[in-house]
Amino acid sequence: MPPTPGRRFKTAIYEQFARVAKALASAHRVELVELLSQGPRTVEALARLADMTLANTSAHLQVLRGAGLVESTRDGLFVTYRLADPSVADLLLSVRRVAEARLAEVAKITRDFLAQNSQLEPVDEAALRVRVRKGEVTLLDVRPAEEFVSGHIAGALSVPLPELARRLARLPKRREVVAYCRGPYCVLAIEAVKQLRARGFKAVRLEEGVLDWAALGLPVERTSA
Amino acid sequence: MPPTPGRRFKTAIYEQFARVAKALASAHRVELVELLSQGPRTVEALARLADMTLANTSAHLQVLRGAGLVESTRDGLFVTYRLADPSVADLLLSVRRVAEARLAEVAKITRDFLAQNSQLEPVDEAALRVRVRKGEVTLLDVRPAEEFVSGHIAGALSVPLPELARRLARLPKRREVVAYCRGPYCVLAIEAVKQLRARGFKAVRLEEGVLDWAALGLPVERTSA
DNA sequence: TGAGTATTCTAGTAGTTGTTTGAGCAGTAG
DNA sequence: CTACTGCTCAAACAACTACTAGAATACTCA
Repeated sequence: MPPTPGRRFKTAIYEQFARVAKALASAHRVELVELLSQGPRTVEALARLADMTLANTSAHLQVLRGAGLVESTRDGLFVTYRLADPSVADLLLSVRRVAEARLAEVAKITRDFLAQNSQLEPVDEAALRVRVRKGEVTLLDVRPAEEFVSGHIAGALSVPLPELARRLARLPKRREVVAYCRGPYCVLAIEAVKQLRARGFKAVRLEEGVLDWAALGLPVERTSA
Repeated sequence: MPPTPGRRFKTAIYEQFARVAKALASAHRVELVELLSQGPRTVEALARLADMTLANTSAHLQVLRGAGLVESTRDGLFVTYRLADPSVADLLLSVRRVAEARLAEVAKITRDFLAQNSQLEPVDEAALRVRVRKGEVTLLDVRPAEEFVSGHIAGALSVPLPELARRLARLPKRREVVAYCRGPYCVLAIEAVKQLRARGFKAVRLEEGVLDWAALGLPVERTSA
């Protein structure tokens, strides 16, 4: 191996890049980052949401912290983790785009799952914004309330999935309902649409989550209910 | 571990994402992707440019192909690899941004190296475009000619580094020279500026490479010399 | 056809990663 | 102080990854 000029420097830099990519090179860590991109969480909450043991979750979070993707602070008894930088959410989107563009498996898995749940209508974002503003459509954010607080699509109403049944009565029956959650691979909105339709609502699912919405440069709000 | 609704589906999707990230989880593969983002290359060329053995390069390229990041075609005796999709170049940029935002080491390595080569003036892109158009500045692309052909900054002149010495005589001495290469971590332009200054030119380095330039929405040309 | 070149495959070794288990530490409440 | 909760650490194992050297394959050209 005859060393080329600048080799030392190049290798050092590429190693740093690889370190970042390596942090996302495990399904569990991808899931943790996705959860954290919806808002800060304690270790315990993350372990529960991702169906992992506590110790394992903690270990993975430390790998992520080592690569600089997340930060943690201690709040009394709890340790809260959050994304270290908005660029991390962008990175996750980039990974998703490559996966979607290139991996036939992603398409297949999604198709199989959604076919089972018969849910395929796409929603046109431009039209949606106009209709939300005009009040022709009810836009539901069915994620947990905390995620809504830390950022939601402008004009959306927070109705966490577990509360949907109770709050159905107060929704206007004539207006079409559009439900969204964390993004194209999140199942909350799918379940919500199922329930709404069962009760006679006209309901569809918006594939995009808040991250996609923001990446498209569309209006996102914080804190309000 | 009590399985949560949709767990099967989630795990399947996150595994696909992780597969993409894993492909970039090695310094060698990052370097290969970076080289390929400048244009298609044969296995031999990649091995030489990255200072790797042929067999090892081939093995890494197959990992990349398995993850869907690159494609290969056989041209007679040679096998040419190329990026499978423009989203792959975006992914590399995202990784770089996270690394820059979060890893102190990247900053330090860059600083150390550039300090040694005393080269720190930043170039204002907006001003640069105007000055290139007015002919106040000579913009040099010092990468190999093939990379120039497969995409370069509008208005640039192709002068591969090895030919610079020979072509110095024909460059206008009064006009300031701006040199660029593959991006902030590429060393070709640094070397070019060094040579130019030694011969009495006023020369600076543009940190951005063609990828950055395109990502900023600035004009990129193909094929012409 | 055979010689020659570019690439891939195979086998083997050294090192790294993910997971579980149980112990340990930090902070809170009584 | 003690008991408790939330998290991290250490050890140990199986599974996986990177690399090298040499053999095998896939072409081209004379």
